[in-house]
Amino acid sequence: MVSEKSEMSPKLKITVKYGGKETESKDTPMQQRRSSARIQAKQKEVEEIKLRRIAEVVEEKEKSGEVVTAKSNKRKKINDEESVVKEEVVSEQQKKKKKSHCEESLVKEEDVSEQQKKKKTNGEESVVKEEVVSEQQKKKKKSPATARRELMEVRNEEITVGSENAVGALGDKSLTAKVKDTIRVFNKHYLHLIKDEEERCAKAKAESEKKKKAGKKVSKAEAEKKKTGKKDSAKKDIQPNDSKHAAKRPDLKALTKMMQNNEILYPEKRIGNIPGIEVGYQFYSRAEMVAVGFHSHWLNGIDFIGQSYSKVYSCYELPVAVAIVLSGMYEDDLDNAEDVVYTGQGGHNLTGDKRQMGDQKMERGNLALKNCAEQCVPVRVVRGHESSSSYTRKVYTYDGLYKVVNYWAEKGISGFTVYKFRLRRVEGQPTLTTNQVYFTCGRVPQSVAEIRGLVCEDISGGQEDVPIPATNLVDDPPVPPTGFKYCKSLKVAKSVKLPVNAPGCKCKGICNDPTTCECAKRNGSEFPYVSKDGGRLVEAKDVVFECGPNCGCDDRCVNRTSQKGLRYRLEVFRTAKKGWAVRSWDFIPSGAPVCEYTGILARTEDMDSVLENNYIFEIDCLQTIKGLGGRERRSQNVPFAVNLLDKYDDQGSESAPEFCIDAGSTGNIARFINHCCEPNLFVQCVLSTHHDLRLARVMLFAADNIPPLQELTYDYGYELDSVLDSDGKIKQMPCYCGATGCRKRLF
DNA sequence: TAGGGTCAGTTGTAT
DNA sequence: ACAACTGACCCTAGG
Repeated sequence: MVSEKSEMSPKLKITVKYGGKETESKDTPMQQRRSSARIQAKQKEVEEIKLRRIAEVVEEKEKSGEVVTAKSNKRKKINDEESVVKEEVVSEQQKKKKKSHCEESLVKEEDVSEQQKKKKTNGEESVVKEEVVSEQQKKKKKSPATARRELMEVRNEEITVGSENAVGALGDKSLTAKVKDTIRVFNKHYLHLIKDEEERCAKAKAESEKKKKAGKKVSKAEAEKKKTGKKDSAKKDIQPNDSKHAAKRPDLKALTKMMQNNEILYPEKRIGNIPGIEVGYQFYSRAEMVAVGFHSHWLNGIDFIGQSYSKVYSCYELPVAVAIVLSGMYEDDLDNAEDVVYTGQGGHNLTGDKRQMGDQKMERGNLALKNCAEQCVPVRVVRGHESSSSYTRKVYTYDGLYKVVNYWAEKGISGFTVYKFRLRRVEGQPTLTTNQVYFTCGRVPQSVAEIRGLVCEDISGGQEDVPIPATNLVDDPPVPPTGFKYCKSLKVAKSVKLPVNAPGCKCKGICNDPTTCECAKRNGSEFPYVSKDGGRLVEAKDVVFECGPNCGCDDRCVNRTSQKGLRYRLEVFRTAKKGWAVRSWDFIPSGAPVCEYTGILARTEDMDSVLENNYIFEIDCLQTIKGLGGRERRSQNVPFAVNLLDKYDDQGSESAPEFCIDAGSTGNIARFINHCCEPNLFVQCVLSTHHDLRLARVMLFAADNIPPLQELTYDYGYELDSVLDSDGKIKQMPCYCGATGCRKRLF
């Protein structure tokens, strides 16, 4: 955490605004900590809602008797709040519906007019009716492209003037945040589909094994065939051999889903820069480019505006290219950063030896580039690079706008005619450094000897499987992080008794059937993780139930993902303004576990007597589920967790977290991770050895694909103006996270 | 590491 | 409506 907090405000006692008023009734001065401020702010909100809704007389009583409030009243609180949230959701949905409805109606109108035309020529009513039905059916299946084209034909004028309409859905966030959110949506779909795919493979495997065992009888095999046909009902997949082939392109399916849900950030093609994508931006797959609307195809090198857009782009001779990808796949390519010779498309063998196998023609993308040259239309250029990372084979960097200077046809290396396009970078754009272009190579140290400013070879002192070096290029003389004891796992204070009574599942080896695994059932009859890349969390949840010591499965089980220790080469480094910080030398894919937040598990009330301590993490899992605490609502399909809630109702534990983790004197790498207003990690509560939500383990997961050397951060979640010092004045802490959407203050 | 199957939207042409 | 096109991705086999 932010270490200079203590440097800036030595031993300052802090009171916190509580429930909209100061905590005189709760007169113990509360110290600042991660989440209580949020919870209190939320309560303030709840209180206000209540004020609006409940009669004022009742309110007066409640104000005075907050602590003694009956159970029913508390429930009311939550219900009120829930209903508000629900209302909000509904109205948003309505908005969306409205929007899509408008669009649909446009299409419908067109359909109708078309039908009318047909009616005129046909005259036969029955035929027309049939056509109407079939057309409607087809409309459902209509490809997004067709729909888009139809849409554009109707409102072409709007689109040429204001192409921002697609952006509206995400509100007034910063442009880069919109891009980030879109990629997150893509990753979410992607991981969900990978999970589906893994489940399908496991099923197919299990069934083929069954088949092998019972292979004697032919009739049995036939029965199974029927079974598979019924169960998966999918048109083509599920042949017994399919268990081997998991290559169902979840990335492409994720794109399809996004198109269906209208989640593509910029669904309309545009010439020039894409808002929120700066020069140097890194994509981790071709599919990401499609998700944003940067390049509308995952395979084509040249993205161009074709004849179908003639009404919208009447000022241009079409087709014109808008974006190209240099992947170095063509044998004739020459790539010198500022000056590029790009080989046109066509005559290329995609499979096999990947060489030219025919003449190229001046059509499609080639023609589009030619038109760009003649009409001075700039083209976005993306360069693909092999990545040393084991998780992404390729990284694509946006290199900026290029002009097509000239073009010619020549006999290529294989003897076939190929078109060549010379592209030159438009001036006035940020310069490209080799480091930007080849992002991972060289900069990440490969051994201890290469590390600059090394002050400690391993702050974990050998506890972690992967050593954690510390570097300091800021202080003179450079000092290592001190004043704490490294501890890989959670320690429990004397006053706390950690239960170990979690009932386990009866699976053997690796849990893979979510319908029979007891632990999976608790997660809503699904596994929260995919096994790809050693385990990735599909989506943030209220709480994750992992397999534990009482389970029949072993360490390889995917539902123990957070128990496997550090995976990535992390480094603690000194910053100028933010104290210590953490970054990874390895690429971290979204959903991957980064580390646990360890320290001493203690009672919150015991911590109130301790002076300033900036390393306290309150376990607010219970509050999160109940909707308190200002946490964003999470995936709600965890009925088991909701059942668990009843247990705590009598204990009045919803007002503030009962337990916390104190990493002040003892902790792990997590205590060095800084706050950021637009973070790349998120907090996830996990249960494995017991099912007490108040004592859940706290894990940090990657929210995005995180490139090497990017600082790791999560949202501390303070509500502004919620922290007061001992004089009752609002205490402020500036935020140095540097995010575009930074709130400028930590609290 | 090479090879090969599969993925699915976009485009232009043929109904 | 349909076929053609496409500078990707991932698994598997074989050295």
